[in-house]
Amino acid sequence: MPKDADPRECSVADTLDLVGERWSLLAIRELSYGVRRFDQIVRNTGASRDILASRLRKLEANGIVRRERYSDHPVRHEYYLTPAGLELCDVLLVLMRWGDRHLHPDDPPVRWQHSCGDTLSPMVICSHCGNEARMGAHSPTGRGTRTP
Amino acid sequence: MPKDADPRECSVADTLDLVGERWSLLAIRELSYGVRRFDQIVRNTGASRDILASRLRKLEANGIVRRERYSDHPVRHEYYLTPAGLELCDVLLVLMRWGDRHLHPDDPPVRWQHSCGDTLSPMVICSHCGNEARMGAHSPTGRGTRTP
DNA sequence: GGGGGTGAGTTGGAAAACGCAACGGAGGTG
DNA sequence: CACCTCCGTTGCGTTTTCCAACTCACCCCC
Repeated sequence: MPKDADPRECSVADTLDLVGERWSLLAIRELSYGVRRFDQIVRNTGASRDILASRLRKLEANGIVRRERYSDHPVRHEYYLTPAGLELCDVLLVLMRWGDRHLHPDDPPVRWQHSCGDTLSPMVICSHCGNEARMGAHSPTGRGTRTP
Repeated sequence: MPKDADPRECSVADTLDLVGERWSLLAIRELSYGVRRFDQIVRNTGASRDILASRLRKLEANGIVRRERYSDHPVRHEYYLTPAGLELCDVLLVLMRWGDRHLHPDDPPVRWQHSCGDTLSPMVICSHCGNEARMGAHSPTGRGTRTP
């Protein structure tokens, strides 16, 4: 950190400290697809094995992933998302939507079918009024705010 | 990439290729706060100057950030989000919400006031039916899908 | 029991990314 | 003129990342 820095207090930064590395979110993506085994996550993401091992540890330490032993001798685990991890899938949906719109406008690589029958098209709203969140998001207040 | 890897085609991964590095999203956060100057972004994020310079270049090359010259001699720029960049703020909102809930349950560092008058509390819904997206998101289809 | 296969890591060394201080240069201020 | 600001860029050392290879320990089949 440069010594003249004075980083804003911010939940975005704090969340990125936990899941901001390249392979963490992709590992969570695999878990959300129902993949449970280390080797499969390696294959489906392209992460190297050592990095993935350390990312899964970190995610576990932070309550995002849970390991469950399905064999002793040798010790083997399956990986699951905790409830907190499941909530992170919202982030994945929004990232996916952005990529679908801006990088694959004609042919999204994956479509999710929502329970309503339509193809899921995620959107971020204000849960109080139901309108789009980005429009009309104004005036931040709190410790993380700066004057100019 | 390990040679036995077979990464899933995925808009999440493709989006992370553009903005997945630690400081990219925080730079976008600053731009969304209205910060325009290089030094301010350095201060508010804690990024080192060289990394930030290269991230801003990359974001500009990918149409997420626009530079506007406000002085020749010396050449100086202000940074703005493009429309595509603005859409990425949805990602920030969802990350913020997760951090607020799980890391700062009692005192979120920043609150945004939404145009509806309430404090913004972002939520991801299916834009077709209006219900929460995560619940009932089922059965992915498309090139990025795998059988087991 | 031996050979081949799988699954989940760990290790070691090379390559890349990162972080920081220091520098530059063009201007503005006292 | 001396000093300060703003926006980067350069050099260099440190930290991560990456990948292949190795290790265990089991499984199946012959």
